[in-house]
Amino acid sequence: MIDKKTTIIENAIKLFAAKGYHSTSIQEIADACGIAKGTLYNYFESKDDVMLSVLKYYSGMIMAEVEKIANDPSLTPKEVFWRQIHYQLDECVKHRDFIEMHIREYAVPVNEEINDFLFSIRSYRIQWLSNCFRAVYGKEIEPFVLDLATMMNGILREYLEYIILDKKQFDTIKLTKYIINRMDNLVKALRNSGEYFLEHSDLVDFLKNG
Amino acid sequence: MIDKKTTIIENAIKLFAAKGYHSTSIQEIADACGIAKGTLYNYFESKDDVMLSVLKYYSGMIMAEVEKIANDPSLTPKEVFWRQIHYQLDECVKHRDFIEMHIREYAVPVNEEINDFLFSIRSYRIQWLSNCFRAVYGKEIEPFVLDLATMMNGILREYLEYIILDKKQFDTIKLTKYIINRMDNLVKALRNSGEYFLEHSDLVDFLKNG
Amino acid sequence: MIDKKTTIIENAIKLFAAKGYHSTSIQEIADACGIAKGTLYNYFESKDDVMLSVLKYYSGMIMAEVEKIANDPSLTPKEVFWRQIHYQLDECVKHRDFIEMHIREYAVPVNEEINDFLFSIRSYRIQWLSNCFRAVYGKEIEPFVLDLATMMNGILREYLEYIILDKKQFDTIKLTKYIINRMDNLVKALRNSGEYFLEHSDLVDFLKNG
Amino acid sequence: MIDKKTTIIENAIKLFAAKGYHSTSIQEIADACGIAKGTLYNYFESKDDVMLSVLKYYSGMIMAEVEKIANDPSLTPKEVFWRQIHYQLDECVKHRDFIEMHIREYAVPVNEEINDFLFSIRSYRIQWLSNCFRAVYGKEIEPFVLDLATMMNGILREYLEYIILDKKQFDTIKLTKYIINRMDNLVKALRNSGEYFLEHSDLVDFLKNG
DNA sequence: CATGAATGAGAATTCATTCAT
DNA sequence: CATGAATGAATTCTCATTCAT
Repeated sequence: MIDKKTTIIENAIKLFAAKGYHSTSIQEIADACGIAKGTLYNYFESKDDVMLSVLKYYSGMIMAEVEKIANDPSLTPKEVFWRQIHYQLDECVKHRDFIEMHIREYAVPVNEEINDFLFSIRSYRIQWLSNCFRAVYGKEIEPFVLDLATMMNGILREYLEYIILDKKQFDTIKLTKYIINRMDNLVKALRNSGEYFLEHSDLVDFLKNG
Repeated sequence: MIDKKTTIIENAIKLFAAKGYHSTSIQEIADACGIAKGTLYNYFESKDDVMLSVLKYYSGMIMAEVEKIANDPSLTPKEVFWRQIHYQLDECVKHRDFIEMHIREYAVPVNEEINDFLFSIRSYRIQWLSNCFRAVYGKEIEPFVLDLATMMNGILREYLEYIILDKKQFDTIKLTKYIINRMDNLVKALRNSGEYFLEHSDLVDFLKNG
Repeated sequence: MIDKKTTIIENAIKLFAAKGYHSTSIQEIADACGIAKGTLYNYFESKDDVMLSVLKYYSGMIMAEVEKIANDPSLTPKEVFWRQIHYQLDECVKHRDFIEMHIREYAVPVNEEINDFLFSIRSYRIQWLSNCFRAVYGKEIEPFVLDLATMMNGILREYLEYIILDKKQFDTIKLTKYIINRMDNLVKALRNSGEYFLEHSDLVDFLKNG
Repeated sequence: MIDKKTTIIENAIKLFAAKGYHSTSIQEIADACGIAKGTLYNYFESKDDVMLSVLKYYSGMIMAEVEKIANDPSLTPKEVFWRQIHYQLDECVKHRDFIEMHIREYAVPVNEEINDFLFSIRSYRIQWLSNCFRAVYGKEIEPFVLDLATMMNGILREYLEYIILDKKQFDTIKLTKYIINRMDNLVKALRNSGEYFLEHSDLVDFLKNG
């Protein structure tokens, strides 16, 4: 039961990643799993439900690990930050499919429920990154937290795309260090200049769902 | 003739932006243009061809403007950079549709030709940003150029998504300044530390298509 | 065994009445009975078999009661007639479901066997009503018996539909009296005029199955 | 355009009559018309829409004729009544299919819109028959009008079923006379006894939609 | 006997594309 | 050039029935 759901999710992900949601048929997913079309409908209500389950499955997995690292008392905030980022980049090797699918389907509107869920993932990421910055750099960077989280998110996504879409093999440890060092640079510079762009009120709608 | 092609492209973009490529039918595009379905096929070979033309039309428009600014002899390199970035952010107001479509369909594989074209747009952007950095900051930042372009691209996209997907109205002048200042910070920091991540050889396949 | 068959039949009837045969799934019937889908197939060969059994079960029940009344030696023919009609109308309260299903699925062809059975029920009703008329009004109304049975059947069905489909609550005693009085009127009038429409030979095919 | 819609409706009716709505597939209707499945969807929105159109087409036809007869100034009320009834019975020969389908699908719930339409047809018939009685027998039969219309409707349907389901060929002129004579009998008897069963208030919900 | 997962034929519906007018 | 009716392959989803446990 649970095994089969997982099998279906993992096969669906591969296909969604390779061909996109709309170009993947239920028949193809079933074929990939070696089951009949009807069987798939014993486990999922609809194709949209498969998509939503795929999103929940992988993002749940990643969130769980991220939180596990966060709650490890033996780590300093900076180490937590470092490990979380590295974990995420590293997962690209194992879950390349999911990330690829995520990139491909990012913001492709399927249905309301899926849209809301994608929205909540984006929101969760910004919140999570914001909390990392607070923990690592202290309260005085509060005014810059939203910009920092936003810029870091963009930078991570951009490098991820090289890894995924161009099938490059990068040294994730080195990349983690590189990106965190850049954030260090930006934190220092922002402290000096006091500049910020995003106000908390700008994202109030956005973040309240996170 | 050309007028009708343009009409079709502009209507198609609106629909692709609002509903995504797969969820927009030829019939809807024709209806939006006030023409018959069959007429559309006098101007475009297929639905994929409409998509490709849309991509070419808008990216051509943006490239043309970017190059026009670049070739204005009265501007310093920094002014050129500033204006190009501001122009792109500003176009969101006018061409929100295209950008939204671009975000939505980014990397959604439709067919080989469209994939290749999307690839070449990404490549062009990295090349263009790289050249900006070279022009503004001089030859000595050559080792950092690819990372800078990559990071800046990610940051731009991330802020764009707030503007587009969450329908925020931001002050684009202020945002342009903010982002360019951040790049200044990073350039200075990289010069000091000498760190870089991307090697030119990493992107050789990628860039040769640009 | 017999208990479970009955449970299934009674639940099936409710669903067929509410939603119609084709819109009721085996799963729904099983759910309503609190049993597994497979279990149902230990008691019935197919969905059609459930339908046929439903028809046989209820028409058997009604016929049994009608005959019980008929064979009560303490009643005059007119009393028998009156009680049978009243019983049938009254059963609407208790077996509204069956009647409703009967109205809904009346003459909806499912398969040959069910068709034949529905045919035989109709035939049985005409025969039964004919015999009532013979018993109550004597041999001299023989020429009018088929028309009387036909008209009475139509009138009963029409009033029944008000009760069932429009969810009206009527006084069945009053209605029974009213209808039988009308048949009295018609019998008297037909005796005077000698008019008849149906010949026994018209219905010979029809009645031989009854 | 109109021709093709009519062709589809007429073929659909034959199939619905022979096999019932649920057992007739869109493919079969298309095949019967010698067109492709997709073509059918250029004329009708859905299978339900075909059904609704069928009902509207034929009931519109019958109503039109009934009203044409009603408005013929050269006819006495009794002649109008007579001709309308005869017309309806006679149409069975030509539109046997529709009547058969009507009998089969009578009260089979398909969707809300179709249900409402069937309801309105029933209502229309009762209203029409009531008006006939008023016109033919005068104001003093007002108290009996609803019962008379109900009984007549039941009687007509019952004889119609012989004609249709049992494929009998009856003399419709003779049947019309026979039934109208019976109504004469009932009118006379009711006038004497003063009995009535249905109150106008019983049918107020029912009739207001007619 | 009971179960319920697996099946797969079949249904309604959509839509890019063609082509005769 | 413009049209829009016709097409039919493809897609999602349903459900009666089977059968291994």
